[in-house]
Amino acid sequence: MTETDPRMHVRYDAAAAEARWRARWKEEDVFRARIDASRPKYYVLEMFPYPSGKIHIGHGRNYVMGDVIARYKRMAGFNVLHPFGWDAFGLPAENAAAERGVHPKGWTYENIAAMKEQLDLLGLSLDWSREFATCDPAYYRHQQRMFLDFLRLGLAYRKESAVNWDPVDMTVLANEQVIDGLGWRSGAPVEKKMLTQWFFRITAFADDLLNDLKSLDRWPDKVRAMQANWIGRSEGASFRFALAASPGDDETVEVYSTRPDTLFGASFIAIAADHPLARAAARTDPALAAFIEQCGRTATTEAAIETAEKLGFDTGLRAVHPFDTNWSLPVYVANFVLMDYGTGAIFGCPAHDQRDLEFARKYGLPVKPVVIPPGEDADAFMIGSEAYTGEGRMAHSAFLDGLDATAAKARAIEALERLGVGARQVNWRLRDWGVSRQRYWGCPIPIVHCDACGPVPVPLADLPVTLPEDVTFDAPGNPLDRHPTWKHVPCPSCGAAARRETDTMDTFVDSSWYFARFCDASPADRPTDLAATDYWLPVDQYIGGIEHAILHLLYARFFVRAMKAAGHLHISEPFAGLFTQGMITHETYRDANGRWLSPEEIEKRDGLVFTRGSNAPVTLGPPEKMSKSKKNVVPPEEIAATYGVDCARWFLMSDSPPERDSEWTQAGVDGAARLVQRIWRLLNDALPHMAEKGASAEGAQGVVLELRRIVHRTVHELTQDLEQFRFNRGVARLYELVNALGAFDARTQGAGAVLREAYETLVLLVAPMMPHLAEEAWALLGHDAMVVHAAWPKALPELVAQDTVTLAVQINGKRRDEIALKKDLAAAEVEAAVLALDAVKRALAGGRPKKVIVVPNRIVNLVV
RNA sequence: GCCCCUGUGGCGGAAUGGUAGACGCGACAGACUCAAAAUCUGUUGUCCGCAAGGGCGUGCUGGUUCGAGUCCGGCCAGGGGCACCA
Repeated sequence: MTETDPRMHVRYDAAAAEARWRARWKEEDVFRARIDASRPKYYVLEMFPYPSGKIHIGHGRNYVMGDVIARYKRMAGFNVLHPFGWDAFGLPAENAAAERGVHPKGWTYENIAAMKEQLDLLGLSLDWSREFATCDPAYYRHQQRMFLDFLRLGLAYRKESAVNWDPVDMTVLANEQVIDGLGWRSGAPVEKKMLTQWFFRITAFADDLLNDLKSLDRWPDKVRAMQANWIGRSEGASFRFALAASPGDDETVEVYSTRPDTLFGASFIAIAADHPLARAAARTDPALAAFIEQCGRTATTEAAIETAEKLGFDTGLRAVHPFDTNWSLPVYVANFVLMDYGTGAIFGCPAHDQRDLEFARKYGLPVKPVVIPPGEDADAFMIGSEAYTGEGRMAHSAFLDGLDATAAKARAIEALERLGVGARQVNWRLRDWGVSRQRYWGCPIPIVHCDACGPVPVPLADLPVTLPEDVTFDAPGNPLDRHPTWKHVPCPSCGAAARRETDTMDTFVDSSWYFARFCDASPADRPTDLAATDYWLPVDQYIGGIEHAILHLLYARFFVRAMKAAGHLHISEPFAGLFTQGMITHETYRDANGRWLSPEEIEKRDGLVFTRGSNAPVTLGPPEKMSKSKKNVVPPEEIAATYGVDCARWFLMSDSPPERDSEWTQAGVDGAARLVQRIWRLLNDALPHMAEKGASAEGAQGVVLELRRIVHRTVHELTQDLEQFRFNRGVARLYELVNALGAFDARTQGAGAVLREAYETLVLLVAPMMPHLAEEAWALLGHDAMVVHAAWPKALPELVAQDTVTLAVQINGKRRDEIALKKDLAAAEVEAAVLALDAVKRALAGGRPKKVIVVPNRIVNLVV
């Protein structure tokens, strides 16, 4: 070691510096947001977490991404709101209670405390003063009030609906608790059971929810497409077939179809297994009853039904064709028709629907083409194993013959209307939102059931209806339901003995309005402070996982509309910008016995993997989502204590496009750690050569000017990258700047002012991603005020613009040479310069090019 | 089955229809060192060639274009979503 090599002395102590700066941010309360009408606001929100226990560094990606945006926007002059809270009701707390005898409340709040401590290490610029958990009565009391508002507005109602019932545990199961049709604890076959439950009328806003997707131009197209499909608007007709004879009260069967134009190609009617007509027919037909029971047992997911064999059962009934009373069709019960959708009955047109075709072939039903592809003869056209779903002319269809599908559809609907048997109808796939859950750890539904008065709202003055704490989880079923006293209350209306509603709300309700409460979490008498929500909402940037693309986001969109109707908000769309980030994966390890091993339990030597400190071989698995069960998790506290959290933040932003999955690797962390030290070292080396703070960098020449250009170009490009969520590209730009600084000799004559500008700019640019290092460096550069209060640098356009450009020279589209020219040169001058090149002369061999394409400042292509 | 997304070096990935492989990781070589670590410098798609240079290259296959990783058609592979969407 020599005294003259300063690199030996400077080493950035991340762990110490980070703790110091976090303490100072906290002390000075710098992240507390306040309404300030004089500044543009910016509301950044990451989807709040369920407090399940501990977080790992994979969770950090989401929060760091939001934090980078929050810190950048703050420096760019925005008044930033960046709050945090807890989605604290839910099933895992009850599972923990049942398995380990801990109370859901205690378990939840302990988890919150542990996770908060871990999150703090990440150096997030959060305003903790607005924190709440959705299980706080101070939060859910307002949710109960809004439930009553919705009830008053007709947006909440009760109806019968099926649940998964475990006949052994005598309890309702969530979908995830049903495994292969069996209850997860009891193993008993799950039954369908009808219960009267509460629903939110989300379908009242179906049109709005679909149409307004167009306005969400800062949402991923993918998410908008998923929501549009989910809402599923279809246009068609609803109409009745008369029954030739009926086993029940119905004399007709009503079907819904989007293709009434193909009605002359109909060959059967199919009804759902739980259609009233099916039930009626089954009363006298035991075989049909058995078939219906069998249908009830098959899984109800779309994928399962779609791939399952299409089965039908002929009821023996006949339905009369509305356009030809001499024509009747068989009525089948089919396992692919759902009672929930449309009318629960369809007509099958095998020639033009693949599923109907397979059904018809199976049961020997006629296949009659009525849409003839262009160029085909109407009488000769036959359907083989593929239904024809394309365009064409109608044939064999009486008054529809010769029309195209659109015209035929309109004409068929007119005819149905004239006959008085049906009408045009818009149908939605979207169904109302069932919010009742037969669970303890959720927001109680504020209703009292009275034998005389029916369901009666709990008076506002009596809210919140709080959960009793003396509950047990040793028996199956809902602890609220079997609590000795809690549910017994007088009717608020007549005073007679009555019972509380013991269902609690779906936890998706809790997460449907928390972002509004964050605007001001203090009012005790109302859900929102309108002055605060008017200022802060909508959320400018919402960040979370793609798994919430449909339900959570759709429910929140419904909820703000309902809240608006109730006077609690003035907006209709909660999230102006949405970003869905990918997961963090990590490779997995298993020992010879197949036991999962954590990253700390293994070591790599010579390209092989062993358990740490031994020669026991380890099987290396592919990178998978970090999860406790596979032990491939990295705790944030470990990174914070060793490399410093800035290093982790940097790595999380650096490797992959943020919307894609990204693998956490030791090599990647090492690379990030090297950069942290490199910046620190370069800064320390350059410091003695820098000009004073505020020195003008104007008038630089030569290599110094070149460096300055790079600095300003980096500002320009990184700013764009951050605006567009291209963190990985921004990181690459910063590496380029650091590389340029590393290659620059700090002793260069007259470089002092540019050096200062360059390093100050670098520090400001890395600040959103590495906020602690930036503070430490900023202080070293002689600043008393913190970087969090500093302004984002501005690029000077004249330094961003290039005055010379390199054009590629192509001959017949192949690159043959390149040429450096002044920017924006006239095409003729460019052509002349290019024609003078040796490579071009050689290629032309004295001739003239047939064509010359000059793309300004880009490329010249000669066609010879 | 339906809807959506993604296929680029050894790896993660760059690239408004205009020089494919920026930047990082890894690897190799060198400098410094007694040695190592750290750091620095250089090389690194592939094939032919001493070199200059050239051929081939973005899952496959057609097409549009002066020019295609990028646009269009048809395949193949991987991933995600799904509540028979009538």
